[in-house]
Amino acid sequence: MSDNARRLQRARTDEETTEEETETDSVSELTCPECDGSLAADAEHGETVCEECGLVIEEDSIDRGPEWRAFDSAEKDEKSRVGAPTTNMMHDKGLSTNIGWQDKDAYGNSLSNRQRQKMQRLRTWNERFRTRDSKERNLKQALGEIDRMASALGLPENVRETASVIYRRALNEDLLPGRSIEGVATSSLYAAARQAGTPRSLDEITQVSRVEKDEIARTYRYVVRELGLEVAPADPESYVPRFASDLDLSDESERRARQLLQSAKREGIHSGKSPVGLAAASVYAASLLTNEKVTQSDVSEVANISEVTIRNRYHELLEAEDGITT
DNA sequence: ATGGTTTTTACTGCGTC
DNA sequence: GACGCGGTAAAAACCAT
Repeated sequence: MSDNARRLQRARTDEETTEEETETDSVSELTCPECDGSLAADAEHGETVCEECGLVIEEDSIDRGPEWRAFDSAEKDEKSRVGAPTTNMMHDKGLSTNIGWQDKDAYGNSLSNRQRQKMQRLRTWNERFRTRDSKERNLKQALGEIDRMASALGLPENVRETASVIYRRALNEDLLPGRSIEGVATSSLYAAARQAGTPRSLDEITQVSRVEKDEIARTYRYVVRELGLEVAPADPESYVPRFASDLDLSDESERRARQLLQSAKREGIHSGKSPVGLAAASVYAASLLTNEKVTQSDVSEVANISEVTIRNRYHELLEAEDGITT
């Protein structure tokens, strides 16, 4: 959202300044097509959702605003700048020099023989410096790997960025020796996906990685510990939208599923249980409540969880729900 | 390595279409 | 009889110590 839009928004809501001042910003005067609730941008998950019914209007939204804050116009000019954004997804952040291969000068004229030889030498050296040590080459390979897996899993750009950053840190802290590049790259992606609130289960990750599950888990724990990464336990709710859409369930069911999970949280049912199982159970239970038939085996399939677990969890979920309403 | 907890596997019985 | 569902016991996996 641009600064102007934000100011307009502020001005519009000035009268009723008591409007909720939460961490989510109102997007606009647009309302939810389902229930006319107001929409809110959830920057953390990159989603635009309805506050009333939880309908996700837009996923993977992009913040195109500046990453800095300016407190007056002078400062704004000061900080404003142009140029391609640097990206952690290129091994040198796209900042290195590249010497063109054509022996032409800036006007397109051919170079003299002498100049040509000089440029050739420069190219050689530049290339040597650019991918100088093993670290750089290492990084190049790992980032390619991260990119490949991320697209296979349908993870958005920001997750790849985060994964790249994590990998870079691991590299700088000398965590790599004794561990495979692939393993660390996979772990970085796993951690990044979880941090971004779009978690993928270890099983899903394993399917696209070239590394064994055990090694990923081991490396992941190691990386998290060494880097002091803060990865909260996966929130069951973050699995719900994916499961619901895989099963072609209505938004209504999805909303019910979220509700169930929230009451479960209040009752403290969820601690210690696998988040995926909880999410799967909530989706199943919601489908019952809204009379949209999905079988337990259907859910267990898309969630990669056993039917027994779904049964156990969904009983608990319903009990928790009852406990609250009564 | 160990013990406690959770999940999975395998199997059985019940009701419905 | 096939299917969906519920329950159980034992095995396997997981986790902290």
